[in-house]
Amino acid sequence: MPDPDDLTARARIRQAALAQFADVGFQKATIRSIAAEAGVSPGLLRHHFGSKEALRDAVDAYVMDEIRRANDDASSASKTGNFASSVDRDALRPFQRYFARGLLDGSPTIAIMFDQIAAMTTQWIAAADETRTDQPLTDHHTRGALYTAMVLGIPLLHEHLSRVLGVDILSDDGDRRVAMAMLDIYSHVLISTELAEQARAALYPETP
Amino acid sequence: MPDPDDLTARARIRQAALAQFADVGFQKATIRSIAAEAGVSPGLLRHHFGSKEALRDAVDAYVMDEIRRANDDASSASKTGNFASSVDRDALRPFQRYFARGLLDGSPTIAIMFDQIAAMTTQWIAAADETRTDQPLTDHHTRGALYTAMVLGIPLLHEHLSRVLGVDILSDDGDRRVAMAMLDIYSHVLISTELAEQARAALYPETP
DNA sequence: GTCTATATAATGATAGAC
DNA sequence: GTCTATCATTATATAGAC
Repeated sequence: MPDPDDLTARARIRQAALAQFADVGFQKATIRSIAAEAGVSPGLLRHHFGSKEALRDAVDAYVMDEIRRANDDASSASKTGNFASSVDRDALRPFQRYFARGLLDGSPTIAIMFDQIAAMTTQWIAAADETRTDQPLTDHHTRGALYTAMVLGIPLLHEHLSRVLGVDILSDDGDRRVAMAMLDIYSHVLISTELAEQARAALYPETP
Repeated sequence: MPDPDDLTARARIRQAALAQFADVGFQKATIRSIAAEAGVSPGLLRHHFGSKEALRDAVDAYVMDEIRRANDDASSASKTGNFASSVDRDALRPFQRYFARGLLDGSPTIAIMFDQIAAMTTQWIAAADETRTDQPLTDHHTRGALYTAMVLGIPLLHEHLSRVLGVDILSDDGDRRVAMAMLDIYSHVLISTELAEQARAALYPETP
């Protein structure tokens, strides 16, 4: 990302809003605090964006564009993994937290994107099911949505993860450690199918 | 949970705060809205709890107590799964969202609890590693923390999950469907170890 | 214990000068 | 384009009557 001094005031405001919405959420980020971080007056923020809600819409549109662009750039690349690993992790990292926060702050634009990511994950799981011999306990749809929410839990709780792990998971080192652990998690089971069947029978006694 | 009419005003305020903090977060929940939901005046809320921050502390303590109690009650029960499945799911369900939200709203009490749950999950993963023949890509610690964050992503994004799945995942039916999908996810891999190794080599070329 | 009324501070929105 | 000054609203906090 370019030197803040090189950006127009409008762009600096957008960047500051992006950072604060991601960091503390829409409610807690105030027009004044955003303007202060951007080095401008609250009046100028209003001049450029009109209202706090309109500012959020502008940042949403910007982030969605950037995510889509990073996605397109990498779409022809390796097909090794899912959404999270097939696209350029580094390009998306700055937007992960913003995106995840937006899901909790009630941004309509971002809610739509969640559905799209869940659909992509569902397709990916459907493909993985091809190599399975046993019958899945639920359809692709349910597991796709759940996996999407689970993966998004990581940027959402990055603060606590970083504290527990003793490394900023948004840094290069931390992100690599997370990526490595995700590969291990994706490629290994935690419980045996027998144990899962036992638990299933306990939860759902009717269907043997 | 008992009829709201049977509760003291203090308890009704606590319940209303619990619900609103979980639903809309600490910032967006106002003293007025909480008092209104509890059917009392804002003044009475202050009389009982002193400040909004003190109210949060009180609700935190209450929730932590309830979670611990449910945990203890089930600790002697089946050892089939992890934290999420070994304790009484039904007993914890009302507190899941509150707990997850608190992690984003900066509640210190809840941050400590996250560490404890991560530690429990780490132990659980360490046990699962006993049956593994290959070398894990990361230590128990990293995977335990990640799994904890991932599982908490589900109550955090319950609104979006419910929309995508077409069922309220906090209802009995929805929760059962989620539990079933989790069992499947826990007991099946998404990518082969070969694919994971390929991706690892791409990310970490130095270590063969 | 419970309420009404009010003080104080913070926030989003606005107007107008440069 | 950018700022300062100000308004209107809303939030928390407080005081005191019943």
